[in-house]
Amino acid sequence: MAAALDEFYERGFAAARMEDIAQRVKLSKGTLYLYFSSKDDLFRALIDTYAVPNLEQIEQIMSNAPAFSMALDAIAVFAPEMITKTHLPKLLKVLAGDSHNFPDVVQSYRSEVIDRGLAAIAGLLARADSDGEIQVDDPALVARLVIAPMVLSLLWQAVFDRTKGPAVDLARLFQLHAQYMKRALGVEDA
Amino acid sequence: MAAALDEFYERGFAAARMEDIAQRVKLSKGTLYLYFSSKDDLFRALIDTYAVPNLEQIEQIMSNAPAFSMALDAIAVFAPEMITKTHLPKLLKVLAGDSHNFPDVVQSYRSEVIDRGLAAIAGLLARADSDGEIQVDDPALVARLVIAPMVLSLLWQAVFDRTKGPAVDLARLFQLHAQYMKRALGVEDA
DNA sequence: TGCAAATAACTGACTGGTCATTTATTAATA
DNA sequence: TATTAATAAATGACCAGTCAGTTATTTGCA
Repeated sequence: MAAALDEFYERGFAAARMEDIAQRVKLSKGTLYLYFSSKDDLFRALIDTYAVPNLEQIEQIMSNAPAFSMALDAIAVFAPEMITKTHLPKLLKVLAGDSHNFPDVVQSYRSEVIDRGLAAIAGLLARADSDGEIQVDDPALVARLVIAPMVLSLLWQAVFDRTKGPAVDLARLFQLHAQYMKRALGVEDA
Repeated sequence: MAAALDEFYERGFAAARMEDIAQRVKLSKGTLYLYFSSKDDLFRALIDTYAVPNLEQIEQIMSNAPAFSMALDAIAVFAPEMITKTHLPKLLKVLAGDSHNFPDVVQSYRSEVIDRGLAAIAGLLARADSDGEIQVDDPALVARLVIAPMVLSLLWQAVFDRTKGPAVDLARLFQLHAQYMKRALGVEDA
């Protein structure tokens, strides 16, 4: 399935060839059909497999953080890892690029991963607000501002990875983001 | 070309059919080939046509703003427009989705549109810093934080447009973003 | 103006190649 | 041997790109 993700990532769903995916794992095309009934099926299995773990990591961080500023710091640490070391950028690109061919997959990805992730962050924000740590009017909106640099970096990684141009220091970017969010939300020692 | 953009947006480059693109403008496939020598050619023409105007608008706003906080307010006004009313979300999706099939197009889009746009923002930030309006250590990084919510919203619009789920109040999102950035950067009346 | 050449714009059937998927054969293993 | 795993060889749908021929528009000229 990692082979399929790479192939879809590099060519897009329509242009990716089943034979090439099979070749990547030293199998023949026919064998691939013993495990996945169709190209569509493979695509769906792929998204299902890689989607859920991402969410769990975020929910972990959000639920373990004793204070919102801690959660921001935690994000600043794991975001660069996630962007440079995991399959997530590829997954995002594939999902986005072929979203219109798989409306049901996109719908479920949104409701089961994205919306839940945003809800986890919004929940933490609301809690921090009632604890008096920060001051937030609309947690749902702020949650989007929190994840925005992550989405930007994921997309950047997926699309501009191979292009020439100034590289970005992701660690500093997310440290800065955490710092700015704290200041904006009125965390004391920011 | 708008027809082609729609078709590529809805199906992806590989799956889009030249005949369908032609049909959208009530022409036959053959006629389309009188104007564009190939599917590739059409794609490239498309990106070229729609890419440049986007940049110009951003550079306008950045160069006309007398202070950084004004620029943020201006962004808060035009960003929702740009996201819901222009071709930009579609363009982003198409470009991202098929980026690996057109590395040269992506490279030039990056260097001629994205990097220049970021540089314009970074320049404004640096100026505001030396004017004493704000305090910025690394304008290039902060520029990314400034555009992050725009990228998030563009992608969201392009990918989740048709899905069911809570809608976002873009106007408020960007007002909030402007407010938070001002606070984070130390603008006085924020 | 009226009419014919000339040119421009357009059409849709056709070709060649490319895969997704299926079917027939062969190896491996218990 | 029987069952499972794997392969290799069809099959057929699909579509980019071509081109011989048609239709619409413009130009030249009486």
